[in-house]
Amino acid sequence: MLNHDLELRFCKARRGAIAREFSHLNPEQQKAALTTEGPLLLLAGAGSGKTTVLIHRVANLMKYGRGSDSTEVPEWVTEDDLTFLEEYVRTGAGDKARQERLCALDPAAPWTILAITFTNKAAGELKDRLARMLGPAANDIWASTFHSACVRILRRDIEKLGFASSFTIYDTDDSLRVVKDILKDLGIDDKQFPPRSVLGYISRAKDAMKLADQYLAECERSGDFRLTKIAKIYAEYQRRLWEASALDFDDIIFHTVRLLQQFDEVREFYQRKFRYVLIDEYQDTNNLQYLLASTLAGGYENFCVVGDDDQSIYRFRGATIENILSFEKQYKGCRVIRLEENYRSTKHILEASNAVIRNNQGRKGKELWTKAGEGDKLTLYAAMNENDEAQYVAARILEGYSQGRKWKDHAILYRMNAQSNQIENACKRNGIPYRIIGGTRFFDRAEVKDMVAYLAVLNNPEDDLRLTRIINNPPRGIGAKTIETAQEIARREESSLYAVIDNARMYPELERSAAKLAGFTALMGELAGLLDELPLDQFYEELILRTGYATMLESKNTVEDRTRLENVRELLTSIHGYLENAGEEPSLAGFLDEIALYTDLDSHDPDQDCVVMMTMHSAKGLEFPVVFVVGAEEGIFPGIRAIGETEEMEEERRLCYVAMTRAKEKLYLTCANQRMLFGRTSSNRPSRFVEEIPPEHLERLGRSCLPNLGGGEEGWSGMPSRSSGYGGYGSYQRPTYGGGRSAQAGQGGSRTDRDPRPQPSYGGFVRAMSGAGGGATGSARTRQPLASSPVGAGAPGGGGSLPAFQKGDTVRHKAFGQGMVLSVQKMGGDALLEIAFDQVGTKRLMLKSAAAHMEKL
DNA sequence: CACTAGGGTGGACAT
DNA sequence: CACCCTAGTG
Repeated sequence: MLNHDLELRFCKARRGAIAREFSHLNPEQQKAALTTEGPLLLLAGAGSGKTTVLIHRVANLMKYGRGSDSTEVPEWVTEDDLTFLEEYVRTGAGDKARQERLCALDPAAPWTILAITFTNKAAGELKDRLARMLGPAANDIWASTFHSACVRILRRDIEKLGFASSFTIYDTDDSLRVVKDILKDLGIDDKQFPPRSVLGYISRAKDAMKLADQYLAECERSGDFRLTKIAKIYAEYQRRLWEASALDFDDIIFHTVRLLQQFDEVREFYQRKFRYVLIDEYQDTNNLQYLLASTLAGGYENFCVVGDDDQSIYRFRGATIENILSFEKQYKGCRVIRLEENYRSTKHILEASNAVIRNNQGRKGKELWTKAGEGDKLTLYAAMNENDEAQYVAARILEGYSQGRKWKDHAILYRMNAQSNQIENACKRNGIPYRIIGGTRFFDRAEVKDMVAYLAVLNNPEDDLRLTRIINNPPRGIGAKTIETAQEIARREESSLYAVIDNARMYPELERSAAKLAGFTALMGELAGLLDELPLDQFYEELILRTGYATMLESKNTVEDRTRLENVRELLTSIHGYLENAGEEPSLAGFLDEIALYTDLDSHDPDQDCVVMMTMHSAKGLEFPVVFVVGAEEGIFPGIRAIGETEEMEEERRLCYVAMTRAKEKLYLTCANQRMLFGRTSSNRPSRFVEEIPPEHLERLGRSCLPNLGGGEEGWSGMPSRSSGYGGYGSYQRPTYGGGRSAQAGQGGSRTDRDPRPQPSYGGFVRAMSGAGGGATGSARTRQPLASSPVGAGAPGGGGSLPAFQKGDTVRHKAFGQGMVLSVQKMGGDALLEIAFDQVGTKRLMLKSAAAHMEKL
């Protein structure tokens, strides 16, 4: 028992002793790790070691509980203990076990800690790092995304809200489909009410916690015709989801919040359970997510949020900066800690980024600083067109590679997925191994969605949407008319579509198709039987066969259908991945949950040596030594929609800030004088963001500013520029599902569009890449450069020996005719040839790709 | 009534 | 490029 003064001294010493364990952190980081009680706002700038802090904070909670942040002193503490601890703080010497015993005050059990992130990948990373630091106990920490945490809560208790606990999750495409169907059924013009925008209204209504009828009432009161119509669509949308036992992404959180608000026992259960609640990327939360988090934290109010207002880039999704800007108001007396030292980037990069973001109003205001050196200036390359731009990026990567960098040290960031195509082609041409993250996801492919739809209907027969997707796919002679009549009956009888077609003979209207419908339900019944008997993977193989899906694809036997079949089979890999990772009892429902919430980014495997291409949005939270930000033009970035809209513009600027601060050592920005996108050519000025970078940090380069070097009018583009279509979100192939949270699982299977087999390669790296990990689980979207096949032909032996072309050689090219080699310039494992053709003028070609079409005379 | 082929059109960012 | 709608045939 100590007196008051001694108690104070004890607390100080206890904190000091604990702090010793975190002495490798800077003072602010330490403070963040040691502040455990009450609401805490952690403003963490880009690259300020935020994740490290989070991990140490959790470690502290589990080891010392409230020890570092409490004025409470256990009764059994003696003066001798105090002396010991003060001595320990001074010297770090002494009985470690005694120190730990003295410092610990209610250590937190792992399952009382809830840490929420935005992506599965971030959650997985958090778990991995915690497991490394804390051992297996870390597995019991609830580290997950908003959505998976909610699904977990809902599966337990959603029946209280009237939903079946086997509910289905609809993705954005599914939601869109439902809205389109509604517009059609209600005879509403989809030009006046674009489905996407309607979904936006619905989403915002849910974010404001408004149920359909309430929203409708409000809209009617306002007298706004348009809004009233939208509200009616919302009501119908919700009705259909209800009928189908389906939840969309917003519902997952919306219903969880409702559940917690309406049922005291559920809320109290979780409020008692979670002693500590942490939210990462707080600037990206919307109102619902805020409500959810603050409700869950409502028991102990040990609510720690981490974020950076300058990195808020999901306003379009309902994220509100207000959440972070007003956290202090909502939690009176909350503590605020700022992390402003950047450990990631060089001075040039950091100061340029600061200069850009400084143009935004309405920020909390912070300046990152670094002890790092100046580094290289940023480079702006003004290209002639998108091909020139892509070629420039490829050339810089080859240069970097030849100077000893890894491919994976390079990242290419763009505003829209559609921009990836030209860059992709340039990588193919130059033999650069690359990987595209995002874009058309594996689970978005039609054939994969079809198979998932079968599984979904088996899991939940009320899922009308998925049912209509597969009922006549493969064709079974059940047409639109039959489905429509059956749907009318279902509505009339207030039963599900499946129930109607299952009893088709009872309805005279369906008499003609009854036999066909019975055939379908017999198939489904048979499959449902198999599902009980077989393990999931074997069942799936049966599914492919018995539905006739495989036969359908095989019979057509076109290239596309072969790839489709591959994709259908590839889903089996995902199932295996799930079976291996699913802890307790794997189930169809569990598998469907996991893939519904799975994103492409989650499969990004940093160990694979590939250049990474992705949108700036996807890049958040990642870092790379060399970063290319392409398409830095007015109208592209900032996008056309943002020009003239202050708020939108600020969001674009924050996006720019995020993109720039991904770079550790070298940052390139590129723009093109002319660009073809979606088949149209446009001419844009360089982005205003580039102009906001002070000249002392920026070096400007550009062919358009230099004398005409090559002579060729089209810049460097030796390749016919329309060879493979522009728009499009990437014709792409076989990504796979890496399986759950183990980001380190061996990922390998890399394939090309045309040929699913591993291709012969000219350099060791591609082979190494495709062979890594046995290709068992496969990586999301690894591609081998297509160039490998032509080069294989052109370079006998396939090794490093390049076909020999020298300055002065006369050559004949299949497309360009006869010409003379003007120069040969080595670049990475390739070389750039400058050739003066008799007919078409001077062209620059990459040796490896040109070799296949060219012979020496 | 089911199915296929052909033409027109409209496209961010993502859980 | 992927979608939706239309026209025409089995």
